[in-house]
Amino acid sequence: MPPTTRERTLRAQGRATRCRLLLAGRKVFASHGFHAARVDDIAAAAKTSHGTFYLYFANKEDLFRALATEAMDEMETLGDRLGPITADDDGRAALRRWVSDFVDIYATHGKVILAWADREFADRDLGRRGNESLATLSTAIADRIAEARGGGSTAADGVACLSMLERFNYFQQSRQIRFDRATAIDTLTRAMFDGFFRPT
Amino acid sequence: MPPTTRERTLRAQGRATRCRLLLAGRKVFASHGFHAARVDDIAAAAKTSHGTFYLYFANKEDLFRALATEAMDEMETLGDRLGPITADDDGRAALRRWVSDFVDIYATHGKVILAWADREFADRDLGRRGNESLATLSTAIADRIAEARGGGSTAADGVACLSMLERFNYFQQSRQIRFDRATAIDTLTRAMFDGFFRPT
Amino acid sequence: MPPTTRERTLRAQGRATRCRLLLAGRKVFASHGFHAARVDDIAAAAKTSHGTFYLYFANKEDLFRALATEAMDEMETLGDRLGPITADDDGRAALRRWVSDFVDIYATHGKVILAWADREFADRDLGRRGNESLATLSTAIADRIAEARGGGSTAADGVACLSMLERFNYFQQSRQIRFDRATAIDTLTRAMFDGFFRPT
Amino acid sequence: MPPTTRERTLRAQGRATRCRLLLAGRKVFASHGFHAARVDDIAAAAKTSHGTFYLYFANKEDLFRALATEAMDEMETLGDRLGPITADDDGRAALRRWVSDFVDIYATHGKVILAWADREFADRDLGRRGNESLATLSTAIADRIAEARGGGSTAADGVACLSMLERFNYFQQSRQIRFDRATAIDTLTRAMFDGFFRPT
DNA sequence: GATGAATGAGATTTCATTCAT
DNA sequence: TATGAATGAAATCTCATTCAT
Repeated sequence: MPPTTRERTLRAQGRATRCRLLLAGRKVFASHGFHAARVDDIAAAAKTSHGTFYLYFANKEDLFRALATEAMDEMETLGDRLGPITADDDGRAALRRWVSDFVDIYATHGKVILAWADREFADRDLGRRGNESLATLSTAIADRIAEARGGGSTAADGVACLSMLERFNYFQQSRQIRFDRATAIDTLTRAMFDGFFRPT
Repeated sequence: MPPTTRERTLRAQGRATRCRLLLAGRKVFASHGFHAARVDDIAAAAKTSHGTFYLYFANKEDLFRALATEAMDEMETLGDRLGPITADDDGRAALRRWVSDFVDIYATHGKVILAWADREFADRDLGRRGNESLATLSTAIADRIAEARGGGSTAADGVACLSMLERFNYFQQSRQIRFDRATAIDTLTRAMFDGFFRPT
Repeated sequence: MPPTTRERTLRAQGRATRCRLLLAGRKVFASHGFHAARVDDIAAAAKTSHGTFYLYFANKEDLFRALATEAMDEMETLGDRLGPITADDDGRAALRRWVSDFVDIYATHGKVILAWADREFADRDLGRRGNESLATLSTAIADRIAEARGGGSTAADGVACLSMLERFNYFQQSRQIRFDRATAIDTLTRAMFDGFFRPT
Repeated sequence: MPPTTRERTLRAQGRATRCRLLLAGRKVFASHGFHAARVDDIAAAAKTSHGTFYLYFANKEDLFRALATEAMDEMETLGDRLGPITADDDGRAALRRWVSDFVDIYATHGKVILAWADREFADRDLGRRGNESLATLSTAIADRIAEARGGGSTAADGVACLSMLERFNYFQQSRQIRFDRATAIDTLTRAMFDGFFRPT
């Protein structure tokens, strides 16, 4: 049995190839989804060969897991970065900066998270991890909402808010809608602020 | 000229089988997505053989198209059903009823619409139709928002609002979150009302 | 087990249907060959249904056998009809009449004989019968050649002569060449006469 | 973009495999015809797997096309090789050599050309190319006939002559007749000479 | 390290044939 | 007698993965 990545020490060239494969994987999973993405496509996108892929990843799922983990880590950091949102213009400005971060991170990792839909039934572990990731982020949002609005706020608000962010960015990424960046950020910020953070 | 569906005259039994296949397709596409759904799965779920499947549909895509069209039709009717939302309790109640309708329709057809993500690259026509469907619904929402809030409302608001509804219901359907029906409807109604329909 | 044709006594309607199927079979086998011809095609061409076919023939091969037998019978009669060919104008005229008969019979049955190519490996019995048929006809020709030309004539001459007739007519039928009837008959008559029947 | 033949760079081993597949294809198409030939048969005959087959050819038709093209090229060269046939013994000898070439080439490629009958409806391009091929050869023959016999010779003579050659060799190949090589060549040469090239 | 070659499990699709109405 | 419904064996083709160079 040939040694997989983990066990090998990679030199510079090797690291470069692995990196190209990760980038390629992100691109291909993003545009095709997990099932439709063929190892061949990924290898081609990384300008390397079929066989080389298996030098760096045990299988297609292994690469996916690496990308998904990376994506989830990034997503979770977003929760930490969301500070208290006050009901005034400062709060609104802080929220806007955070939404802007969300948009950037989604642009890079969002589609991988999506490709999940395919996976979640096949790989329970990854699915659980994904749910935790989602929960972590939505809980962070829910906490800030509770803080800002006082009573009457629930976990469901966090999820609803995150839903809006996620799907709006998805539609944007998949070119089903094409608003310019500023409009997108403004719209989401306002809707979040009015809909969740402003006390009734 | 193969003996496919189109030209055949169906008797009662035939119509029943076709119907079972449609139901089964909805179920299987919903839980597996388009790519992972095997024709055999669908046939089995319809308690018939795969050979029979091809008596009623030219291929997997053909069945999918039928389901997607049905789903889009339903979704589009939602736009028509959304009347003016006033800023008072009546408006809030009307909105709640509409959200409740959305939840019901999504429970039946939502996942098929999702399974689209896989498809949209393969079948341009269906993709276009899907975008139109999305646009129709989000425009209907945007119009009501403009009506209620006056100036400063944009198409992007319609999309943001629809995004929240769609994804929240998706998470709910896929069991990634499990709020009870009333909580879900209340949360969405409030967030929509405060976030989009209540004048600032 | 349902009773096949043989055992059933057919009334007028039944005989008509069977006849339509035979005609349709000839047409479809001719244009598609045995393998590519689908029972559905034949049934459709006979303006009847799928299931009806099996009321009159045990299977696809059964129908083919019926047609092939008919074709072989016809072909064999051609041998009997070829009288002595003298070296003069009377012989030439007699030959021309016979060639003309050949062309007519080939127009009706030739393609079925061809569809054989597909079959001959699958159905040894039919293949043998076909070879006999071929041998009967080529021998009849060879005999007349020997008669006309005296010594130095062989069985191979009969085959060569039949080959020319068969393939020329095939090309004509399949529209790969399109000479008018008179030209075709004249050319074949002359070539047969000069090439086989005229003493050196 | 599937990893089909076209874009791949073949090494020695790959070229050898491709070659084995071509040979195997010739054999299997020859004995079964296009429709009845299964890809598995061809792969087995080439001592490889069907998966490998698709590494070198897009599908069964692709392989067939390659073989047919090769066959047509060979057949067309025969036209060029037929020099003037004089009415004397030299002409007869030259003709005999050419017939001998025809027999050899037919032994290798003839059956593939036949397997065409199945195809010609499915692949119009190949069909057209085949007709051209047929026309090229029969025209070359017709030209030599005109040269030798003066007036009164037509295109139909070329076709009749080619018909005889083709079908006689076919019967021989398919073991429906079994004359020895010399007899076959002698018979065909004499019939061609007397029937087409000798002035009346 | 890299890559072409090979494999075979599994998915789709066709169609001859049987069955029930 | 006629015909729609159902079936499953068999064929095509794809692609993740292993292997040899």
